[in-house]
Amino acid sequence: MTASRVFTGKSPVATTTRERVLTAAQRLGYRPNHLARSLRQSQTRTLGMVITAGMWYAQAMRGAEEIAREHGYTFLYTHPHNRADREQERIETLRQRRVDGLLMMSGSDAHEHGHLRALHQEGIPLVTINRYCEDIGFRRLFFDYRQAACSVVQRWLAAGHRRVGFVGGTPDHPQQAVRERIEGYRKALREAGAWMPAAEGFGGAFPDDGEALTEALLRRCPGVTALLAVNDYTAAGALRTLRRLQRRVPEDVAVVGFDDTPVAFSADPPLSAVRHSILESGRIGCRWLVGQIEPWEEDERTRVLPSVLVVRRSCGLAVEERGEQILPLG
Amino acid sequence: MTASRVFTGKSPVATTTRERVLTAAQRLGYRPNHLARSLRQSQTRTLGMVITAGMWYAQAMRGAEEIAREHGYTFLYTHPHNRADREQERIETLRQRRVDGLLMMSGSDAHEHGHLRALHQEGIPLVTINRYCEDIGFRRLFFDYRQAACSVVQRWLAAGHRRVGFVGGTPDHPQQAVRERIEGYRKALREAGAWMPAAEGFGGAFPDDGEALTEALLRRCPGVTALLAVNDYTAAGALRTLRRLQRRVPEDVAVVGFDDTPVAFSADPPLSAVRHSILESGRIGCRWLVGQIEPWEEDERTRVLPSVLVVRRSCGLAVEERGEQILPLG
DNA sequence: ATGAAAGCGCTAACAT
DNA sequence: ATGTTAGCGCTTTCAT
Repeated sequence: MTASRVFTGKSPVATTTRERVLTAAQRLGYRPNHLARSLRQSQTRTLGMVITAGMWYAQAMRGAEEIAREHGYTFLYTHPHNRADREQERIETLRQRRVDGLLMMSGSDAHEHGHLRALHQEGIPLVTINRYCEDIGFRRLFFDYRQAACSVVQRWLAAGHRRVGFVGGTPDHPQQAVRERIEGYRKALREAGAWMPAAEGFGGAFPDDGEALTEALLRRCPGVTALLAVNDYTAAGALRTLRRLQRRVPEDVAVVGFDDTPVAFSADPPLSAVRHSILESGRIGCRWLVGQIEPWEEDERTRVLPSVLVVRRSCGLAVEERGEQILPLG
Repeated sequence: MTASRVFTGKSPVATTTRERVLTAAQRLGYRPNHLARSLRQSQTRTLGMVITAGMWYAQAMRGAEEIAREHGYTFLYTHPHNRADREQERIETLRQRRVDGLLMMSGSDAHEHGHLRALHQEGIPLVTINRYCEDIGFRRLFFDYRQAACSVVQRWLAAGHRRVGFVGGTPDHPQQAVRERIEGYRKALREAGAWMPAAEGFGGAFPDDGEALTEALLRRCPGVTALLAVNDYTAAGALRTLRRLQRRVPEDVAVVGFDDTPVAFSADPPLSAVRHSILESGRIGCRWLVGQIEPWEEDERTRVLPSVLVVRRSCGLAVEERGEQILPLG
């Protein structure tokens, strides 16, 4: 039937015919079968999303899905897996369903990328978010943890702080996200000059860790007046210790966390924290994916998304007493 | 070709033939086309997931996807929408892709359910999680907020508390989740007897609200020795006020939050909180869905999932000093 | 502007 | 145990 023409709207159809078709469709409860269309066109307008469903990436999922919908795409979802072969299986499921492309977002601790290289070489459009592999050819998005940590410390130095500490994580942590935060901190110190020794407390990254690490750090380096934590949880632990030691925040010790989870605005005092462009990463990632499937001029292949500092009471950099203030971390 | 038999494995194939087929497939880089199979069988082994990507439901997504994978199903994901007609559109997209069933999980503030009734009447397998609509016929999962709130208060009463308060939310809040928590609190007081007057502070449900509401409540009812909050954020705000007023937690005032987000274990002192069976809801929801598609005996249609109390320092019910302890809220 | 024919890749049913 | 035929619902191409 040339009812197809009516629904695709590509070729011209007489108005009267169109109406006849539409009313008939209505009456019969007709619904276009996307499967048949996909089979014929070998184009499914379906994308694969391999992403950890969790607090962290939820915003990215939303962003990606929103952009996909705008372009007429829908996502097939699967959870990632640490072991590359298991992940491979899941991707295979998606490929049997003939996804047009793949958006992958795993923790920054993924180390095997061989199967991604294979995917790319087979010509599958592929975009990764926060995946630390070399430039194999597919498009990648990153968050600028290093720059963010560095900028926060620099702001403190500019505000007159002379001893800035870091708590949580370890320099050899499996997650690059953690390592970069430490590197950024150290970079700022290095650039400040030799007069500024590091004051580091490494270990876990949960509130109890933050509590213990901060206590030990302050014993070793009593002169610390500002403390950057590897994440909000660690920072919340630091706040506990500071309170117990009767150090005021931010007057005696300023504190900044990382990630700006709900922990930050719930803390006492409200915790200033570095916030990343998570929603944006999903949007851009999906846009890039669509751009690889449909004709598009853009050829950018790697992008590092900026983070900002959400200033609340804890950091001693606030302009206003209440509320939040966003500072760029260029 | 009867290569199909090799891959489906249903009918018997000679071992030599199987091997010939498999090696040929290997050589040609053959990958079964799930679309064609779906088209032929009019069964896609694909399910629709309409769910808010966010901290709250992430665990449910994981649970659902895990069960789906075990049964050979994959999820198409779409974000829900408050307006029923917009949501309808998104569901229509999924239906054109011929999903075998639909798992829906929205906030408890969805009020229009007409399109769900239509779906069910068309025979679409459908399971909702946390959606407060009457029993139309499809399967529904709920969390037992009312019972949980009631049980926490009862435990306090049993422990000797004589004035238990509630902060956050309003009795006419659009989210039934909020209303149920308040109802549970009131139920416990009612059952305790007339000697136990309510001590309620209603309003918002963020840390700043918790802070203000708690201060006002303690002024009105100074005798309150235990405080249940509508969620963790509000509870965190309550902790701020209690500290400022120099009331010790839990010695002077015990506090319990709701939802057991990371805010709870990050608080000072660590916040005891009601935790719901989110992961389990996703698993059961998906299992039910599959059960409607494939032959299954089970005919349970509505289930209320239990919550537990995660006991940390803040609530005065702890047996051990450190760590977490799980108490059932039957 | 419309219709007819063929085929996307698979599987159910029926031969052999 | 294997091959043959037909058709799932659509779009592409070619004819009218």
